[in-house]
Amino acid sequence: MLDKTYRPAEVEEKHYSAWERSDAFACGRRPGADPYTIVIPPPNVTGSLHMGHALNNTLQDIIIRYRRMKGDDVLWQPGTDHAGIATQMVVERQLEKDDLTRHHLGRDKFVERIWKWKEESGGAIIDQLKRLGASCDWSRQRFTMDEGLSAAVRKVFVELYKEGLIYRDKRLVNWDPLLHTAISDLEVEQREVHGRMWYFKYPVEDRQGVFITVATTRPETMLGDTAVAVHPDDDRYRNLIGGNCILPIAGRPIPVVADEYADPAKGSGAVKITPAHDFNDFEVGRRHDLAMINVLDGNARMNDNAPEHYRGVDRFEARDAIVKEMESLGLLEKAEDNLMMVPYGDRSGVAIEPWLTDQWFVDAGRLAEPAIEAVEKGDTRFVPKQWEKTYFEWMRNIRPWCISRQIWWGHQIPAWYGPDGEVFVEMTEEKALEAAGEHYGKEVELVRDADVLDTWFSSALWPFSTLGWPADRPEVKRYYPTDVLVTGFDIIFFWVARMMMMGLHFLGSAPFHTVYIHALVRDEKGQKMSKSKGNVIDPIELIDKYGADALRFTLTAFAAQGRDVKLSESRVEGYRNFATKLWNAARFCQINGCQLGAGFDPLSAGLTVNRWIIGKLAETAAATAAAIEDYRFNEAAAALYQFAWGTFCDWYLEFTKPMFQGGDEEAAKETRATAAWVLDRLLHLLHPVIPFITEELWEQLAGERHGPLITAPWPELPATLIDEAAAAEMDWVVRLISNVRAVRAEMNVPAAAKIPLLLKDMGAAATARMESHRSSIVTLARLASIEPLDGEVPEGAVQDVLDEATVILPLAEVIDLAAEKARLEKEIARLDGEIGKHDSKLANANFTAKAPAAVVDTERQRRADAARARSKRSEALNRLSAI
RNA sequence: GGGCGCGUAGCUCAGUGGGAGAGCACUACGUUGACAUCGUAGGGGUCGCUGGUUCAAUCCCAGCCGCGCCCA
Repeated sequence: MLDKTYRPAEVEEKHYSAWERSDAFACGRRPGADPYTIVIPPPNVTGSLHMGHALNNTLQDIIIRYRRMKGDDVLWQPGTDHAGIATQMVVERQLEKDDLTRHHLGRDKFVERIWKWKEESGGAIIDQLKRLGASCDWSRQRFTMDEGLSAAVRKVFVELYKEGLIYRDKRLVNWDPLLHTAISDLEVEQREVHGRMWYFKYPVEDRQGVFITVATTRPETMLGDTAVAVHPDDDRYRNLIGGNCILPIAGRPIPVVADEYADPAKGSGAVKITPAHDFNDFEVGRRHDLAMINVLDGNARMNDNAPEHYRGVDRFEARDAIVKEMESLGLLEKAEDNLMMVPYGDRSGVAIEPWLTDQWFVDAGRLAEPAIEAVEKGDTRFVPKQWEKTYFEWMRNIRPWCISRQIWWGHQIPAWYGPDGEVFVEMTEEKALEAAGEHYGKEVELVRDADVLDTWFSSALWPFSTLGWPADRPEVKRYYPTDVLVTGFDIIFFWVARMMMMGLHFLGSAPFHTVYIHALVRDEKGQKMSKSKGNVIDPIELIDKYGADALRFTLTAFAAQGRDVKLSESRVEGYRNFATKLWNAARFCQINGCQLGAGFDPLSAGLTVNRWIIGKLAETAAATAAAIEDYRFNEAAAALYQFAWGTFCDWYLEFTKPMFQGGDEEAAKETRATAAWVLDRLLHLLHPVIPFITEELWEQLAGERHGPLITAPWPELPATLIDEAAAAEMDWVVRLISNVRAVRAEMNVPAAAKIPLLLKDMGAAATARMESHRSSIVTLARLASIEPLDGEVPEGAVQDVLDEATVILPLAEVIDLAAEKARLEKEIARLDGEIGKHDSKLANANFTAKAPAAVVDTERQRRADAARARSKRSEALNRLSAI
């Protein structure tokens, strides 16, 4: 016998390990079936599960469990990425405690240490995904630094290099002066900062007392200025173009150039140009062939290109000192407060320095072309579609992707340099030596490039590297392209775009036919969850408290397309209640001996109430399947919730009560079988969303059955199970009962009081319905009796209307005359309003002429219904007034 | 500045060119042998504003107001 409440903590672990043991998650068990594949967006190996992961993986798990039940050969490919900078930082922080840096250990020892950390404490998030119920094929778990995946990285790098799609170049990159590495544009966040704008006067060469004023927010870079730019149409400066001014402090002459980058309306209209320290200036420098003078070192301190008294000074100290020096030279015109955007490293949190270094780049522009085309042609579609715009926008304006990182943890770049700096890019050192031998005509020593690749470079290969590519593995053929990628919009650029490029280039087809972009999870006030705000809700805590199913159902119910999920604990509590409700419905069935028989045929059910619930179930199954296949997860959740609670529990089980207690054994028998069967199918339908409780109930109600629910087939419930006549009949019963209940509540009839019910002017169908559902109506409406009435309505009776019939409750003793009159008058007023609306519509000749006939008919029908109901109430009111 | 999106019940949000919905919250009643993590009933909204298209607009179009996000 089931307990009174469901206690998730006691069963979740049991079922999860049973699923794992039974290989239920493993792919390849159905060789003849269609493959269905999802690759997990690999979480950082350093990460822990946050709400975004919980939502992301719940949705993937729903799809995967659904496809598995549908009979597909399902592969949900899991794993983690090595998170280069983040992971290196974790271990560096450990070293810090012993006052050590990675340089004390040396590269090999340091990397060894990271591997050790990874083995011991990395990947905690995998266990958390298991708590959530994720049914990944863990036997295939991969890590971006695995040998196979590393081989894929090397192959891709070498091939792209040989095709000219990867190159080495000296360019400005986003330099993180704390982490001492370049980072990609996407790892830089722009922050609004209250800074200052200084106006400096640069003396014009050979023109005593003439100055050109430039405005800057970064005085420390002036030592690297190599020009002053003015707009070509700016009359104020036209006569200076082509001449020089003297860069103060440095005392160097620099040209005044005409360039449209200078905005005449901004500041003085003249702008200093520092090509080695600003992305815009870099472009100006290219156009005018200006010198690039780098004045900062890797720590963002002034270097030897600066005058001696600045060398080694930190950039911010140098800024103050330069402002002071300019002021003492009388060259500071003014300074004002300035609100501006400053780039910060998303990992280090320090201001990023545009810095001129040698780096490796991917020619993303060329790789993007087929990736754009694939989406244009519809080979890959975004759901919701609007995200395609975001994708196109970024892809069409894509910039070279800087892929080298000056850190130690990651895939070391397979490039070797000869004594003269000649580069050899090969899969292995042996191959590089070979190539070098050929090049130089003799054996030489090579030095390997010390840099590693951006983590996203390896993640971009994830949809095929995890399947074994470039090795000749059958899995690549069977499971690539994958089916759908489920992810958040914030990752479109990082990941989706790059996977598209690499998949198309190396395997010739897009890595997935659908990209489902889900919402961001926010807190209940709509704020993004973040540690610094302290509004983070830990999914594991919620699972501990309410169960994984409650969390999953909550996230699913709120996962509407195109809107963020605002999560609060009370919502999870609400869906925990849903689990309890389901549990108790099962308990009721169990108590009443509803045992699933082996050969129950839903088409053979004879009782209307059973035919009705079977039809409702079939509708729910169809709606749920359609919603999941369409990625409308909230609609799937709503359909299931509505059926389970609103139809099955609230009505069907209530209908069964008098039948289980009454005398008709034949009817009770069919109803027991039906209830058991409907509950059983409902557990199937709910399983993808709430796998734990459904598996537990399935086990407890097992009877003769074998095997877990997770691998049971999705119920095929054809539309022939939907009996419209039964639905109409039960709808009448439900409306009658609701009618009586409403009147009772309004008339303050005590809940325990059993009252008689009379029905007047019923048609034949209604009479038959009344007879056949007598016991249900009597029980659920708490009646003493129910009879048709031929004669006069008794004095002091309360009346209501149900289609053609008058519903009469003779409540002479309990009735409050005034209250009843008021109730009727209110109803009449409401109906008058309704009739008026219909009349004015129908009086409009344009409406009757132009609207479809069916719409006009409905309008007439509604008018007639309202008029009939009004006249019945008006009669009742007259009768009451006569007392 | 460019792009995307959102304003519907107290809250969180579905939804649709033809009678405004759900969950939660609220109010009243209720120890009905599955369930108080429950049941029954109820109140509550000119669907942001202004125009336009249409026989008909919460829905389509334009403008405006307010809010959010992304990119410069």
